[in-house]
Amino acid sequence: MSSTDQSPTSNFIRNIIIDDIQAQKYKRPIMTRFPPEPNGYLHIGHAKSICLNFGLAAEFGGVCNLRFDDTNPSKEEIEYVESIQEDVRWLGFDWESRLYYASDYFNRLYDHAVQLIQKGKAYVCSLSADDIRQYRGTLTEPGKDSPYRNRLVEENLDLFARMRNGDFPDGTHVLRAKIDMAAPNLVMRDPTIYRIRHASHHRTGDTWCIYPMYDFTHCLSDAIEGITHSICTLEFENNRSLYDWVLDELEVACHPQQIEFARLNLTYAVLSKRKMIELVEKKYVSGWNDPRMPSISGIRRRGYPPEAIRNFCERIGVARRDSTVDMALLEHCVRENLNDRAPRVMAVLNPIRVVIDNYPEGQVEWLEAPYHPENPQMGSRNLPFSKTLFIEADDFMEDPPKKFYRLAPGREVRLRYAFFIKCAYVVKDEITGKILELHCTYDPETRGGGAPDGRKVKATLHWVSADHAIGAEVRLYNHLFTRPDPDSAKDGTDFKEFINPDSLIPLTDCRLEPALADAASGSHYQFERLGYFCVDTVDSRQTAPVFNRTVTLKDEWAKIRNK
RNA sequence: UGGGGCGUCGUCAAGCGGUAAGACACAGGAUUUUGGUUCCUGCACUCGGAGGUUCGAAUCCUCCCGCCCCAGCCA
Repeated sequence: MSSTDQSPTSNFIRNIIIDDIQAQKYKRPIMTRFPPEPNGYLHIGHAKSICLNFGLAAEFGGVCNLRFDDTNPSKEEIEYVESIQEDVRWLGFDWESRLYYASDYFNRLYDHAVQLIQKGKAYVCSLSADDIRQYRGTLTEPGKDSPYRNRLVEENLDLFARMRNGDFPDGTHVLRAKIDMAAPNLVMRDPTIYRIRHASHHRTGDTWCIYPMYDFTHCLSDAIEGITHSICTLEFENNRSLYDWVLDELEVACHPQQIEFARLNLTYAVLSKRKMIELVEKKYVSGWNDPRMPSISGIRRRGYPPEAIRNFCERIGVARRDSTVDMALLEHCVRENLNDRAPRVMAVLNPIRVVIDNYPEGQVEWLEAPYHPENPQMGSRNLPFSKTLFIEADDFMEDPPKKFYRLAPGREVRLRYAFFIKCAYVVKDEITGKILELHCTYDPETRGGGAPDGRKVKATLHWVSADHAIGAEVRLYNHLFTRPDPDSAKDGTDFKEFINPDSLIPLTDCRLEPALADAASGSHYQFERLGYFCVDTVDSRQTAPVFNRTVTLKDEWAKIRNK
């Protein structure tokens, strides 16, 4: 019943792994890792990486580690390590006992740094940060050697030990790899590999006051864990030379292969950590888990199922070219999944009162309605039908255009699983002209929705019984931005200028069929003819339900109407 | 005017010298008690451009054009 995952299409990383396995490059199963820095929440772009790393490992009988790249105590927090684990688990992946932290390797990393010094391949540089930048040169001019570049090994060893001992304040010294100040690749111009930071680390506390840099830590962590394929995004391509240099200089058990792929971009969204933080901090959204955010916690709360995300990640492919995936594909994956599993139910979002003039006052009859017409196994519930109902305001037009075939004066339509009704007349407010209620007649012969005489109606409407419906708030979500590329206005307009004023439309006067009274937190439903909705996990209460619109149904009428 | 990457349908993306998969989107049509679903059909004589090699090129070579990344003691 659940949507089957797409059969994997070829991609260059999978091909590399297949070749490596065929060539018997490794005497053991392949091993990958997902290495987030715990300095923020995960988003859909991370999901691509997670699915890739865990997915490839599973596909080829290997394993994938979860490793926190926690080498910068001033930016990282325990809150993030917890949310990241929750998100990865929610996506459906299991690192079993392989939860690692780069900080677990601080001792070994320190030893490796000492080895580099002993080999004459690293030195303590006492230039200021500013001077280091000056000495680095530019894209077109070579850098020049630091005056500290030729310090003796013994002096370097002593200084580095004292750095570790806390003898120096922040910023006074760094440890640098001695490579080549004239290298055309800036990364190789004697990169800093250790800096002094008198800061408390979320795991090691105050044990250390020097912390290794990414380029030194990451490759060694990969080697320590025995990673075979170290998959990262394109912006690390320049760093690969350094990744390889460190592992070549040091005695390590293995030398993983770094492979870069293009990060995910999505239309109508912004996926950079910096911009997402700005949206949260400046209150453009309610938080990291605002259903409009592309964060994992946001899309979870929005109601996107993990299976849909995984399917999406498989479908977008993996390549090396910069690309922007159409949000419509993500939404398609969500609909495809929810179409199979979501029970159908009726909810009127913008109610308009309908009085059935020929229906007996006070009478109620209960009509059986399946939860999923294509899947009878999902069962059914009974709907109360009575003299006063609500239908959707959009389903009635007093003066309908050509292609509109819902309710209008004199016209007959079907109420789903109930009766045919015909609109007799409209009652309006004498002053404002606003429609107050519709008066209709029903045909008792059409009970259940079928006409014994075989006559047809052009439309079937959803409805609820006024006396039995329960009130609810429904939050309609739309794209957070009005433009597919909020990030890259050619005139440099700030992305926040493109925030969609209609990205959240809260409706507080919605009426739900009574079966929804005990909808579980987070559960998914299709509100017939409207879209997929879920019970909000944060604000919904038994006495005051709140539903989020996950995604609309495809809407042919909306297309016609907009022409 | 340093180095490293990348350019195949509107958007993703296979293809790796033998004559352009697939998906989304879009446009028609059928079925339908959701203008939903499902089902058909259409949608790149052409692969950034120009030359060249070859019986044969998106795939190899040359030149050109465009876009992305790198000057954190961030990752």
